[in-house]
Amino acid sequence: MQCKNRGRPPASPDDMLAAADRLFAQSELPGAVTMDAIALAASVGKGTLFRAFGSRDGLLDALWAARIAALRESAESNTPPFEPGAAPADRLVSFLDAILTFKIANRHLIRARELSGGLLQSPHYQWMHAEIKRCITDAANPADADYATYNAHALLSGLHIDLIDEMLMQGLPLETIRKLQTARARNVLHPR
Amino acid sequence: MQCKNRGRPPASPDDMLAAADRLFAQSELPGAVTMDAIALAASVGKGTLFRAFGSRDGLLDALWAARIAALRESAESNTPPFEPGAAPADRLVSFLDAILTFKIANRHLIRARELSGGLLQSPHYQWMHAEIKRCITDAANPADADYATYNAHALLSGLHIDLIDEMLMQGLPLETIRKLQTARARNVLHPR
DNA sequence: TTGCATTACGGACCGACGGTCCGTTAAGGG
DNA sequence: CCCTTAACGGACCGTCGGTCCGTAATGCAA
Repeated sequence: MQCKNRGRPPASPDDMLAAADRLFAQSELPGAVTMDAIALAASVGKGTLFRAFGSRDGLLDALWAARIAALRESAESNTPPFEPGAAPADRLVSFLDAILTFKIANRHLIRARELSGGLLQSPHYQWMHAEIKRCITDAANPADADYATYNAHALLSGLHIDLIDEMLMQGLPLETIRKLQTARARNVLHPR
Repeated sequence: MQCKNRGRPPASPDDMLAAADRLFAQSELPGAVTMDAIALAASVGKGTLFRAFGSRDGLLDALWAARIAALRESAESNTPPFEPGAAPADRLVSFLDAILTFKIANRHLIRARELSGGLLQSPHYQWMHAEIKRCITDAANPADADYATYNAHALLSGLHIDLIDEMLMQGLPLETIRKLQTARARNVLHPR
């Protein structure tokens, strides 16, 4: 027999995610949002929060999954420049652009996740890495597997949110970053 | 009137650093070394530890400073390939190689530092960035300031210890990483 | 040598945080 | 209407970085 949760105000998992989302968006420091604060904001007991998400990382993952769905959809859609027959270079550049835009839009949440470590093993990173690696392999110039693996990592490493923030703070315009990133991507596909 | 600390065994700041060093070298997880553990290992009260270094980050910085001195000396020496007249490309490649070797040798400590955040603002990062940027500017192909700034960051971002560990764990041989990094550096200096 | 001012020492203590546990409350079926 | 069942909330716990204070050792002066 399930609890029905019939009353209006009582909180659902989505309400908790929404509350957490709000708090992360407001907070400047990444680690400043505590589980107690989220529970309070969601008008929910701490136990309910942990029962729903298992741990802080679990909650972060749930938030992240919701955010990343759009990125993933557009990248896996068949609309240009992601359609199957598109030139690898265009796919790669568009994909990197999309990630850059996405990271900037979600910087607070991403910061909170990055300091819980182990991101390189996460399915999301592996997905991005695989996509980029495929673009490089498809272009197939001198591209052996090691070359593709290394440069996919290297391209992604330039997208760490701390680095992006730092460059923006140093006065590099976003458009310049985007342009230089694009140049770099094309250089990976057609070196020297 | 200073305390003389005449007895043999009583601990000095260097002893504390040595003890911390030992613990960090042994620990697999970066955050697993607690200040209490360091105090215990150094046969010192926790208060003495904090009085000497101010905070955990302070202690990490002190350890780091000791480690990085050698790297910095060799990079600022006038011995090849770092002598003033050397080709920028050789300087850059050697510098990146040195950093790679250094990071792998000191991985445990570096991991502990990386998760305390704000590394991009640290003097050590800024020094590395400046050195690399200078190499790029010296080569002066299309190299405007933004190009040099961006690519110096980008080259360094490929040297995050987590990324290096991940690539090694995926089976990329260190020599391959070194070779691909070199190719990338040369590509930055002479794009397309 | 003795007494005193000064200072460094150690570890008990504190507040914050992630995570757990259990008494309480509400749901739903007989 | 009552009794079984399960979700709920928040008191509680262990850990960790950091602080504070009683104590002991030091060096100087008489």
